[in-house]
Amino acid sequence: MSRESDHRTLHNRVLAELGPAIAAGRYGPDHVFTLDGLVREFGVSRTVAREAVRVLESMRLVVSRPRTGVRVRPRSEWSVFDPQLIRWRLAGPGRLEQLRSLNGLRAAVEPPAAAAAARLASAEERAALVDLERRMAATGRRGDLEGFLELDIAFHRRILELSGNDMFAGLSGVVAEVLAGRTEHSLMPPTPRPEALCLHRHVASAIDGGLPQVAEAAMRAIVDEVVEALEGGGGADGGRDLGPGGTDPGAQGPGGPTAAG
Amino acid sequence: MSRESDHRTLHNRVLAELGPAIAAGRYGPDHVFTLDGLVREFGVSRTVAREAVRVLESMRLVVSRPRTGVRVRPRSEWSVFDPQLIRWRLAGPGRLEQLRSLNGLRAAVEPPAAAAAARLASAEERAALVDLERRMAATGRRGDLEGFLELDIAFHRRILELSGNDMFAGLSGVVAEVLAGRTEHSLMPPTPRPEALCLHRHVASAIDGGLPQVAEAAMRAIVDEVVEALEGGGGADGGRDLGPGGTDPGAQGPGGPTAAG
DNA sequence: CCGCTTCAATAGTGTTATCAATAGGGCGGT
DNA sequence: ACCGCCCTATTGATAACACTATTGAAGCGG
Repeated sequence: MSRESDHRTLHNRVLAELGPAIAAGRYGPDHVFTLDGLVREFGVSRTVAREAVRVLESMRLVVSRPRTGVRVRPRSEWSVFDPQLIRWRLAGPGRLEQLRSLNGLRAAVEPPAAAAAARLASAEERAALVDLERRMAATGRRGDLEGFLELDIAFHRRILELSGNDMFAGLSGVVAEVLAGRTEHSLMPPTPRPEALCLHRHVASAIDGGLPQVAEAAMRAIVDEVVEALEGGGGADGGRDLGPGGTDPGAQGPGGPTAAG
Repeated sequence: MSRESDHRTLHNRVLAELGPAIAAGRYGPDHVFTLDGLVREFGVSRTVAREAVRVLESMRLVVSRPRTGVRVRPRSEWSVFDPQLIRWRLAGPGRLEQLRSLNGLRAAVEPPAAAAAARLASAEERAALVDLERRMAATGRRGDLEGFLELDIAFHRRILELSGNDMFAGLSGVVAEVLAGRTEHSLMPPTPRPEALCLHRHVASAIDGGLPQVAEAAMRAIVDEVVEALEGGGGADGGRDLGPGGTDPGAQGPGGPTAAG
């Protein structure tokens, strides 16, 4: 599912090892690499190593200075919105923490985005959104989780795009990553909850009807549900999937896999 | 004030020309550069040109492929959260549009961040925040705009940091950019409005008192005021392009420079 | 004994030359 | 008209070298 960054070029392959390692905190902060060390470790030319460092530098993961070498910066200075860095963190031990942060961001942004969409979307766009929601609900009820995920992502992305705010739209990739990550790690019930589907329909029809406040409230309900599932359900983490007492999908107590993003 | 990105290295100097040009839409989308073209145009070696391209590629401004060259991607695919790209856009003709987007983002994020800070901050952190606010207000009343700006930035940054959310904290640089950009372009009144100062005090004391909802509401009042000033007052823009029907900066109707975000 | 200056070792920075690999477009065949 | 092959433009990668900034320590003087 999650397409890893082009392993076609060599410097990207170096990045694919170095980036996650740094993002996971295996080196840091103030750990120092030397270019020659990277050259030897990865068996690549100096040029390639330098290109990789340039990219890491542009994400503010490292600084490169003469005589000093390539120094890892403290986490607080990283460009945490860089999609690549987000993916690296989602792939590593910081996954749960990263998911929490991202959901907090979603909770903040998506409701206002839905409100803005309700104000700005054109007639065709509203119709298309409603149609999208319908297909999503149908797919969900059919139990086609993969298809549902795809449409769910499309739904949220479309709303962010319709908000008319570049920055909101720029988060659509992040949202996709979160949603995909959730199903990928079995945090989803086998079939989306009817309540969640219902809320999505409310969002769609509120935007269709030009009701910003309703759209905002409905979207807030959706994202808050997810946040609660993640915060309350507790860090069922450790490794990759549900932790101690991984609840049987059938018996969903309070905090079981519940949301449908 | 706005520290330009290290012009120490050569590839950064290339970036400093190429990046803003692309961000401004001077080449766009599907425009194709050739590496040799860049080498000739900037008088640098192939290595340096490639490093610059690598960075642009990591921001998703371009894709580089054999035989094809370096192709500019459509704006919708850019990493709009990249701090460097934000600065480039703020420096160019898209400045007003960019400011609007960023303010929308602030309006979405800062209130929840304030709420979270009210829940999570430690006793010392609360005290420090209150103190910070006091100094800010004093500086503002004294009419020291530059000092006020600095403390205002520090105030908002601190709250984002105290939210306990990496992503929120990651926006502090962006917020700083917006606030700095505002005074830099004379969108600020000569002395901060008392109402704005009062709201800041409310935020600080609500966080200090552990009242998330109050903190959220007060912060919302602050950012909404700014948003209204920007949307309503229209771009009293010192830059190159006001939109069609750009209002005369002298005649500040409802929504002249008013806020103190 | 402390502090300033000087110097040299040590990285990254930048250049050039050269070869390999890829992919787009044209050419020819069917 | 369509398909597939080949040609070549352009990026990808390597190597070897000269340049430069930084820093830490030696040396000098107060």
